[in-house]
Amino acid sequence: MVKRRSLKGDYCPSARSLDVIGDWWSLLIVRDAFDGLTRFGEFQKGLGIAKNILSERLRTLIARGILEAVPAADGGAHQEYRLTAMGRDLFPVMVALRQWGEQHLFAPGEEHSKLVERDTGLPVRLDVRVNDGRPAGPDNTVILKVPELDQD
Amino acid sequence: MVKRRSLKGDYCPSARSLDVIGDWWSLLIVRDAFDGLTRFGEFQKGLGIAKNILSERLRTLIARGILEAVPAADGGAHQEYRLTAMGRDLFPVMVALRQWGEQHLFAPGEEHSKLVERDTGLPVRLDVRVNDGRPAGPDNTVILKVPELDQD
DNA sequence: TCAAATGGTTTCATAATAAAACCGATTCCA
DNA sequence: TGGAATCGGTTTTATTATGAAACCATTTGA
Repeated sequence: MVKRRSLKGDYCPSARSLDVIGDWWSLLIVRDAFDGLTRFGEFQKGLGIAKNILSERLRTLIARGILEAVPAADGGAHQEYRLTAMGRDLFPVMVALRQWGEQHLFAPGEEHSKLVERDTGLPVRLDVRVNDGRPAGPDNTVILKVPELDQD
Repeated sequence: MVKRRSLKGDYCPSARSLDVIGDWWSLLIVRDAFDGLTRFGEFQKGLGIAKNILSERLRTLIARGILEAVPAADGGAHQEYRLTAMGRDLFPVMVALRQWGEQHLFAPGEEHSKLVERDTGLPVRLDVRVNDGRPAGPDNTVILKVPELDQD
């Protein structure tokens, strides 16, 4: 593989995001963290990921500030992996992925897990809007590039 | 690697989504497609991706229904790679990634490209809401699992 | 107090990736 | 019109990332 190109210097925020969480496992780990999992074994069993890979992923997610390792809430000797504020801010990303999956990756009527408000059970939805509230989509928006660099 | 586990059968829509577009290059290609790129060479130069990899990724993105290859709009002999409706529906995912990157991956004041409404220049934003309009976040929502399977 | 589970690390085989060379078809340009 | 350069890939080869399994120290449980 020689070296996977880093997008760290890219001036497109999406590219930088993908540079940080764009690999195969990271977002799945984050999903499980949102779901309340905190322990090594829980992630490992739930995802069916090899332990060495999980170990390395947790390390880099911590290094990048998305997870933190805290010394066990229940007094146990193990540590817990928890989302940081930065990690919790990935919530809209997860919801967007979920929504797209629901739309396009399930047969009509096929069962799937749902995201709902805890107290009311009402479904949760996400949409893109212009600041004033009008809906935004690919057709009425553009990406404004950084002037000098002409890079996306 | 033996075989990378497929999440196709998973009952979590996020997992299925990641199964389809969760690899390193696919979303970057989609981003460029949103940005108006259509030709092999444009993607290749813009991303700095190896040609064989790009070739293979385009093939699978087409196979999965996210891109389609159409016979050149300007009469040229080449083909164009365009987003399908399913591909365009990834718009919220891209916006979510962009928004997270803006928040956390740029130094204060550091320049980056921006997504705005074409006609007005107004910034575009995305947020997660309960159906009745109230904001939703990790703290007031839960994932409702599929009953029998108890799988996420 | 012994056995099993937890939370990893190390080793090894293999698959995915990248770079470069190559190639036919098209486009540019003088 | 002829030749060179560009486009859109495919093939080959080298290297890296991944996954499985073995291993191990520490905790937990019976």
